[in-house]
Amino acid sequence: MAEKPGVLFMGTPELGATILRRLAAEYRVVGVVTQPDRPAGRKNVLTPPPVKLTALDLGLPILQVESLRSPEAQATLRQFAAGAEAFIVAAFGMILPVAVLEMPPQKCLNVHASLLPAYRGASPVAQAILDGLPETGVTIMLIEKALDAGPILTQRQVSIDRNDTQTTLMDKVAATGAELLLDTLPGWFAGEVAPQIQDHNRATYTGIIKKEAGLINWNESAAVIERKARAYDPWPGIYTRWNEQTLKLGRCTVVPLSPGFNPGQVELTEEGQLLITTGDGGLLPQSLQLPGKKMLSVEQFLQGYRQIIGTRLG
RNA sequence: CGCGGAGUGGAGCAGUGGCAGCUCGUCGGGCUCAUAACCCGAAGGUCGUAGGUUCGAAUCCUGCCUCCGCAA
Repeated sequence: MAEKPGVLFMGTPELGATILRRLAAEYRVVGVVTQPDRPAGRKNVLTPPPVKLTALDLGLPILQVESLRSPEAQATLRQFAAGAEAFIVAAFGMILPVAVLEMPPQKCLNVHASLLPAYRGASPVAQAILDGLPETGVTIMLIEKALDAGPILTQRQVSIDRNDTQTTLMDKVAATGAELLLDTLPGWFAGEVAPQIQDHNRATYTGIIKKEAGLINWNESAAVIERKARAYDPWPGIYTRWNEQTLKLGRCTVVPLSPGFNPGQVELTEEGQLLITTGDGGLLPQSLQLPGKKMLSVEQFLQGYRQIIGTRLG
């Protein structure tokens, strides 16, 4: 292991933490760069990003930076990165200036959670679920100035299960991404991997998910709403209005329903399920949550809020 | 000190100064060819916790613990 090249890791959320852990098991990680601790949670407690926690656990040197734009920050990074042949970037959440891209002799490699050139950008995993794809994947690529547009080194597919949520799919993608990275690095360092230019004409883009994306439009089809429930887990979730409150829905099931009127109408089925009419098909939520309350199964929810039957949501 | 909601029999909720209640479940019995249906009955709660106010506290005040929504 000692003869393997040193690398610098840059990342922030869970995806980065998973890959860092696997990477550190086989390579000498000279340092970990991540974003600063940020106020988070109910009391705005200063919270370290997952990658930092992993780095601490592994006893690796940590550099937390707000930005890498300034010459001072770049000088600090250059010193911190001493001994690194390559930078490995996974969900760092920050655009790397050209000056940084030019630092490592063996370049900056990025682990991206899609089969590029599809789904460049911030939310590739959620978008793949929203689009109802049977599979997505991971790409190891070289970082260039343009976002997620660099040459591809290797790719690997990840199948999307019907029950996959963003959380579960992200776990799979992270695991596959870590494997692919470890399978790719030896060849890369040996100069045996030829970067392939992306077909930019086929590029698609994904943006940052906004809170409002989770607001249910009952005129949409039940299938689309069900996919949103999985894509927007754990955040922002899907929600509607009932009784002048926000009502969150958990996982859902879709059932055929003759063309409906009154989208948003709530009925009780013979099986004790809540059937909500949509623009196309019926939606059976498996669990519901009111503000300040826990997520409850439909059965439990109905014990306390039976009056929801017959009302109209949204 | 970011804003806010909630902790009540096994589960979900109501009750906001004076006998602790509803729906569901559980147990026993009945009805029925039969049932997750229906009828009758029963068990099960020191009302999160520690103090305070009061003739009297689930209810008002204070501290603490736990859970959750919003914002970030």
